[in-house]
Amino acid sequence: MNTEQVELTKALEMYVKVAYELEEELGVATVSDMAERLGVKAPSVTAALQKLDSLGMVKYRRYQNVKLTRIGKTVAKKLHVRNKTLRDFLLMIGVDENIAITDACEIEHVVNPETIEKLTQYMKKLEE
Amino acid sequence: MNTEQVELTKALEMYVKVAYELEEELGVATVSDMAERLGVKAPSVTAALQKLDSLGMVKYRRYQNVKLTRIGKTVAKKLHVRNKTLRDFLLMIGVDENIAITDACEIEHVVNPETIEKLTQYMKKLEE
DNA sequence: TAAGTTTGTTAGATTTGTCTAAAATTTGAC
DNA sequence: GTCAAATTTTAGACAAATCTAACAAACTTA
Repeated sequence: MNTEQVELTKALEMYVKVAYELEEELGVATVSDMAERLGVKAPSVTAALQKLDSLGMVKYRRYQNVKLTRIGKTVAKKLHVRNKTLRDFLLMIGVDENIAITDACEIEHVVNPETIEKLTQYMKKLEE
Repeated sequence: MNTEQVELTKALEMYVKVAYELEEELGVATVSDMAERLGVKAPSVTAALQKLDSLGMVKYRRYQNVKLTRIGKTVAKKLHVRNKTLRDFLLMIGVDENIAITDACEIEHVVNPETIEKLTQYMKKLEE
């Protein structure tokens, strides 16, 4: 079961993540909400959604709401896990909350899965 | 004394860093050595050096060796400090060496200075 | 020192991600 | 149900970073 052989760019990963967050929070992800969250203009969102549709990450038809596919959701969840792990760690070592949030959001796209794994284990060990 | 108001892209930062490393290791940074280290072709290096020259990061004249400016060296050193801090931490929590190297190299371009600061303090505290 | 080799540059194309302006579609108020 | 407003899409431009192919300069060596 190949759940994800497609390699997304950092930018596209952000679109997937935000689409997921909006679906969770508001039930639906609109182009304008996505644009606002990402700090881009609407046409950028449209372009990204077209690309993500062609990659099988979302189901997208013009003028209609976005729906993440199973694979898209997997990607979004992976990013969320990474983000939480990184953010928790950064807060633990005393990084300011806003910086922890932005840094976690940057690092989540470039870090190796093994590193997240090891960081998780490390945090767990510290709790004992 | 404004040492660095210019914001370099991640790609340009890598060129500065590699130019510095080659200057340190071999005394001089050539286009072909830089290309090899960065895994790009020579024309990409030429283009980057022209850009970096216009930004005051290197002194570059066609067909001649590159020389980092004072500001360029400052940028390179900043990256080295970040890289070492990150790499040491990743190795400490048990990340495989090759992954630690590549992850540190990615993270160094996106992380906030305060985070590096806090990570340094954290590592120091652990030593006690 | 002239020829051939190596190294570096220029020219031009491609991809990604963004923008603005204008057109299309949908929504909602009457 | 129509029309104005809001939303979304399309079209077209631009910047960054890369590539290949072709050209130019510098080096080497006989």
